[in-house]
Amino acid sequence: MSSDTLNSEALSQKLAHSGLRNTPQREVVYKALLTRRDHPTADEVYARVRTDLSTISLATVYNCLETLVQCDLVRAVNFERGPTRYCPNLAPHAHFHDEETGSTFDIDLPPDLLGKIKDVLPPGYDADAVDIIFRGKTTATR
Amino acid sequence: MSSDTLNSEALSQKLAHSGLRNTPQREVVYKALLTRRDHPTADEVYARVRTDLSTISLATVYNCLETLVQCDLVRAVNFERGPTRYCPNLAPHAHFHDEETGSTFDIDLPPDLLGKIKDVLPPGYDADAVDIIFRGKTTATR
DNA sequence: AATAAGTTTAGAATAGTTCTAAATCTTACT
DNA sequence: AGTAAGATTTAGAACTATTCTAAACTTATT
Ligand SMILES: [Mn+2]
Ligand SMILES: [Mn+2]
Ligand SMILES: [Zn+2]
Ligand SMILES: [Zn+2]
Repeated sequence: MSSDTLNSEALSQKLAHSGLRNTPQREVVYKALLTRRDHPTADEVYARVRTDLSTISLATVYNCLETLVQCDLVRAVNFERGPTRYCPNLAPHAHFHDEETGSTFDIDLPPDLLGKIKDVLPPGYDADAVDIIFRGKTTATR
Repeated sequence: MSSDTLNSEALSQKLAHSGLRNTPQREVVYKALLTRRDHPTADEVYARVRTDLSTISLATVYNCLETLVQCDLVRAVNFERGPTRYCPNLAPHAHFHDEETGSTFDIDLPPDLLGKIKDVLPPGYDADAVDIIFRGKTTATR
């Protein structure tokens, strides 16, 4: 069984769990995110999926992305003014934004650190999620 | 000497340091941020300063906020799609966003924690700043 | 006072996103 | 298979937040 089929089944299952159908549009949008995990904008996703499904509309790309976010298959990322970016990495991770190139990288977070971070919250603050964004530059040795 | 005068002088100094002048518009905008530290949007700042300076324009509010950010007197905060919010708290702090009420609170960060967080960065990643956003709800006991 | 530079202003323009309503597709039922 | 109901897609209009433009105003310098 191909990896495409696996993703497709996982997608169908998650959609079904929310009472939604799988569609060619939802598939190509999700596949676009999985193929290049560079946190593309809706416009960038639109440009990429048009290769596979030339008739898809930008509105549909927005609809599909929103659907994937609702199904917890994708995270919407906003760390600066400008278009929302989309990330299919569901593991706990931070984002590193390179201010020089504009690119964004995933940084894995050790499980214990999230606990330590949540410990700074005074009583009465109950956090469901923590977003961590580093800003800076990356150097050659990486 | 009043606290207003103090803020005003600090503002003038910081502006001068960047080769900029102080103006009534820049003063009221900065004062609005200091007076209610609830991370207002440009529109909200505009509504508040109109009491003091009824002739100010929205474009000027945007200009002044941008100027204050450039002078490192104010931080622009973006953690979700929607208007940029502004924060005059220069101490290292995280933001807690209450998803139910929409309000945002400052959470002080112990100095050592920032170090621990930056330690997760692999070699080659050089972070100037770290933004931390908690999302959740606040309860009565706070 | 004249000039230059910095600042403010109203309104036009732009970017990103959401809305609307019609068309198309899928599913369930006869 | 034929039909109705519901879900989804689509193009384009509408909307929101922000930036741009160019003229008016203010302040500092000669
Ligand atoms: Mn950037
Ligand atoms: Mn919110
Ligand atoms: Zn990511
Ligand atoms: Zn703050």
